[in-house]
Amino acid sequence: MRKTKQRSMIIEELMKLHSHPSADELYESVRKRLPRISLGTVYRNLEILSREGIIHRLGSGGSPRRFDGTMDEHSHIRCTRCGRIDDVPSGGKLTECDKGIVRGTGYRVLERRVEFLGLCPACRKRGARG
Amino acid sequence: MRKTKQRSMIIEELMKLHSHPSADELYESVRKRLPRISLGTVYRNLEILSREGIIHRLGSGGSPRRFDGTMDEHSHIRCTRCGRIDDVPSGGKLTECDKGIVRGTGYRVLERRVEFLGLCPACRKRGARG
DNA sequence: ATACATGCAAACTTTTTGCGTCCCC
DNA sequence: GGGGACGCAAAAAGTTTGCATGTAT
Repeated sequence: MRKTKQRSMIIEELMKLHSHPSADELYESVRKRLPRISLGTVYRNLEILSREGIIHRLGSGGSPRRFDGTMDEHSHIRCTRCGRIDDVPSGGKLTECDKGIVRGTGYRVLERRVEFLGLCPACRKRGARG
Repeated sequence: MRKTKQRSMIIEELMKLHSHPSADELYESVRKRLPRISLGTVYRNLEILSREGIIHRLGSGGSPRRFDGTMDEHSHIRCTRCGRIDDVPSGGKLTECDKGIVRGTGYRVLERRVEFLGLCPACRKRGARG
């Protein structure tokens, strides 16, 4: 991965901003210091950087949003390679430990969602890389 | 909320499908039994049903995807009303309990992500509704 | 009867991509 | 010098919305 002015600036701004910005918000922010940067470059870099584990992309991976017909208490497990999503029992109930973690945020916490990430059986068989 | 053929069918198919389908996949599935249903209706209903707590929308709430510049172990807490996202310390490490939960899925689990949902301080002040 | 829901299509938003040029290694 | 990265702009993908009509209550 090559070190460019744009890439460095994107990382720098994202580290500085604690607002968990969207691609577009980050673009506007970087643009103040690098007016000729393009939105495409921001997207391309966010993609690369999250693939390399340098930044986090929030929310469940795949592009189209997904839905789940049951409100049973359960978590999800998602394959980082192929995007497959499965159910895992348990997860939603707030433990005493969670309450401790969350205390001090000022939020009224109603729910906890857990998502596990990893490789699904099929992708495991296909080896660690590609 | 009125009970219509389309709405019932959407719920029914979503309950039956365990693939956590996207809106479009669900549309294709429902269309086999209700050929004249429109994609717009599917979207409208998914919106209503998840707002009413009948189904779950996976992934972090807001429409544009958000990013986080740090890979430190931490969780997120999101306001279900205004969409604000804050950091919460701790969260990512896989506990023994998690390992138990995940055993049997066949996945190689690399990471755990936790997202708390609730009302942020500002929204709490503005009351439970509106 | 009437308010809510639908179908259709257009508009909008967000993300990806092709292409020619640039510049980091 | 060469291959990855960039800017630009167009296209694709996903979602929302206005409007006329249909229908559950």
